[in-house]
Amino acid sequence: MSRNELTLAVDLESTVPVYRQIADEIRALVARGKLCDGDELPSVRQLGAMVGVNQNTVANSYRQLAAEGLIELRQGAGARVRFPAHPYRGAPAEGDNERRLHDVISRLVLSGASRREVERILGAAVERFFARSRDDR
Amino acid sequence: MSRNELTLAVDLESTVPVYRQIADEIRALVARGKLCDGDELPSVRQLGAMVGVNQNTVANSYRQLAAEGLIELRQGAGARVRFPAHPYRGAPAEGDNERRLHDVISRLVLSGASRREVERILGAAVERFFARSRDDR
DNA sequence: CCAACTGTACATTGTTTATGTACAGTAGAC
DNA sequence: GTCTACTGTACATAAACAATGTACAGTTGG
Repeated sequence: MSRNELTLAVDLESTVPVYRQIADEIRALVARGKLCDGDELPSVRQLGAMVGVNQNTVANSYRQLAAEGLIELRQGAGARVRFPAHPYRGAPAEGDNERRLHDVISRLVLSGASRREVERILGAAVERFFARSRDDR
Repeated sequence: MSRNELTLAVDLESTVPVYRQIADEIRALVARGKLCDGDELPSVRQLGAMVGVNQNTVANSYRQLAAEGLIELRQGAGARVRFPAHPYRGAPAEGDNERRLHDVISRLVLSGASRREVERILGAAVERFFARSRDDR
């Protein structure tokens, strides 16, 4: 995937801060293999212009991803992906996954979903995630 | 479940604001059937003291849950659960479910999980969620 | 009525998020 | 080499958010 093709779905109205949404989107692209080791990322200004936010907001996202070990930042020369074959130092808190999953499940159940339906919905999400993986580029 | 038995797992160090953690925990308790229609919630002061935060922080959580239609607030007389048989108006960002699921999956994949393993981990989370449901009170 | 409880409103504080501007490093053209 | 045009970065500012303390207002049972 060329650096200029990548499009990110960012919701400026969301309660999730934009800089975290950007980091999440890029992390997902790497996880799907859409962004591979050595790939150049758009400059903070380019991506900021695409999304409609300041360069420093994007820079903040990049810093977070760099802290996770997912990308490498080089002042003066862009940012590039560092994965795989580089230790993934993990996102914020590892134990948060269970909490976040249970939160999603709670909302589904309260919306009327049965256990069967919850399992189907989660399965479909996994399906969609991997359907967008590297194979179908 | 008596109003005094309920214990909430709140992490004061988390990046997730406390008032949202409290709302999430109570939402999960309702989803599990541990809190049922008509059940009284602890007072904002009681629960605040348990968790170690100000009453207004809890009040904020209660307001969020009330906005979802999950509880009813009565000034002067406590707060009570309103579910089921009341329309669940959903949490603020309802459409975020897919985004949040994909974010969890991304992190799992980057940590080295295969699709099989992702499916197993999500299945286990569902299993644990329903294992704590109303039946085993 | 009154005392002890309930949720709520409001001003204040500290933190977080996003911005604008200026700085510093790199790479290619010439 | 040295421009020039790009890169990420540092810092000060402003706005939004989260949590607090205090005071207020409604309810309930004595």
